[in-house]
Amino acid sequence: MSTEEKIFNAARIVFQKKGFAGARMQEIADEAGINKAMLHYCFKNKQQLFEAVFMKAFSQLAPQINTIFNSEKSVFEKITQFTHDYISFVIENPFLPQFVIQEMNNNPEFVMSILTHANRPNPDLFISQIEKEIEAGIIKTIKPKQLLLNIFSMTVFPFAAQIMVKGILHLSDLEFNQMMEERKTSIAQEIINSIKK
Amino acid sequence: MSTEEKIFNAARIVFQKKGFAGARMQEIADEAGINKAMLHYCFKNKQQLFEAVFMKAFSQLAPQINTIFNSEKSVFEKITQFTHDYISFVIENPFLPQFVIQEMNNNPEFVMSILTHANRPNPDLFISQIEKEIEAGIIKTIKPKQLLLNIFSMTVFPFAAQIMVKGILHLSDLEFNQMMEERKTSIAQEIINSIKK
DNA sequence: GTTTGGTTTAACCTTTTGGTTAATAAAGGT
DNA sequence: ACCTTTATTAACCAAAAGGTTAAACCAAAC
Repeated sequence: MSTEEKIFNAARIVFQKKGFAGARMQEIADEAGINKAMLHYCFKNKQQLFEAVFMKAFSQLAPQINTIFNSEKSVFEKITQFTHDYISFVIENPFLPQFVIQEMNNNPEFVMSILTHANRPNPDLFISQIEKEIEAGIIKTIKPKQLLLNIFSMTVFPFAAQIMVKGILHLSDLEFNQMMEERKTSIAQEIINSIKK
Repeated sequence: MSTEEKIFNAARIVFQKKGFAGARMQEIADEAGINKAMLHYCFKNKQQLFEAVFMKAFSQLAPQINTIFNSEKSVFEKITQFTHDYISFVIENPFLPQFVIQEMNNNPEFVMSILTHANRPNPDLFISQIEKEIEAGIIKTIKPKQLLLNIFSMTVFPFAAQIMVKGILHLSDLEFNQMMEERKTSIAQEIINSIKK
């Protein structure tokens, strides 16, 4: 693994655990097992190192959404596939949602610039598809954006609020993961139940 | 308003916007319109000032949950009342959810100590009530904790991820608030639809 | 073997930041 | 009026944190 990769991975770990403001360059250097000056040799400064990490994280989250939402399937099929695939992905990267949400809140200007970029999540096609299926009488009358928000809420929230959820529901790491495994299939069923005519 | 209140309110604003690590004592002093030394005169240090703010925030969020969940109503009534009241409350305090979640992630040891305290959110009674209504054939077979997680996800997530939601769904502040107003009643309906026999 | 180029480091520098102090102003009791 | 206590401030301090530099290291090229 190249030094740049070592730094990047260390930065990912530290930034995701402590956030931008809480992360220390020295801690990233220690985590990478190299001298602090190397950070500035490979990446200009803290901000740029952070942006590299954040972009990578965001670019892993976003395209999947578009791939699924812009496919040729029905709304129900898309919901089923999205919730399953997305939870599978986030189980492997459990810190990503909270990391992205946190830094969007603390750093809105920088992040909004990302949202105007190319492969940003774009729900427009999915939204108009929902409207069509409502007119066709397949789905109950519901605001498409509300439905979309429900889907994201049910999939993402448990990971974003992981620590609190574990605390309040008295879940061990193992139990939490088992619940998330169940959710891969259960929440699609529940969402579909709530909107099918 | 006493100086202590001015400091507390300023601290609340700055901590909720920037988080513990990102907040600056000088910025809090400026926001309060007083000298920085006064912060240390009224509160011992940054940590203690933060804990005061966090405790207040958490103690506003938690008891409501218990009051509703431990009442004498049916599961459907509780879901209806909880989602409505909770969204109403969070509309008035839109930064609370993200603030609490963020600091729980960045500071788990400190926060877990709060969760063992007295008026922590305690869903035990509500969970056993769900089990009873499942046996009674009122509700479909579902894991109570999954249902609880669904309820929290649908109510809390849109606020926790507010900036991202606005960005992806192209919502102005006004449109976002209108959507949340709708959710006060709509999500209870949708949740109940998805679980009623 | 020596030069040359990119790596890597120890030591250093500068700014920021949380926190303190000592002096001053205001308030209250007698 | 005078003293005591409380509130408030400007100036200061020490530690932490981000960033720089100049020298050392090390491989490949000649």
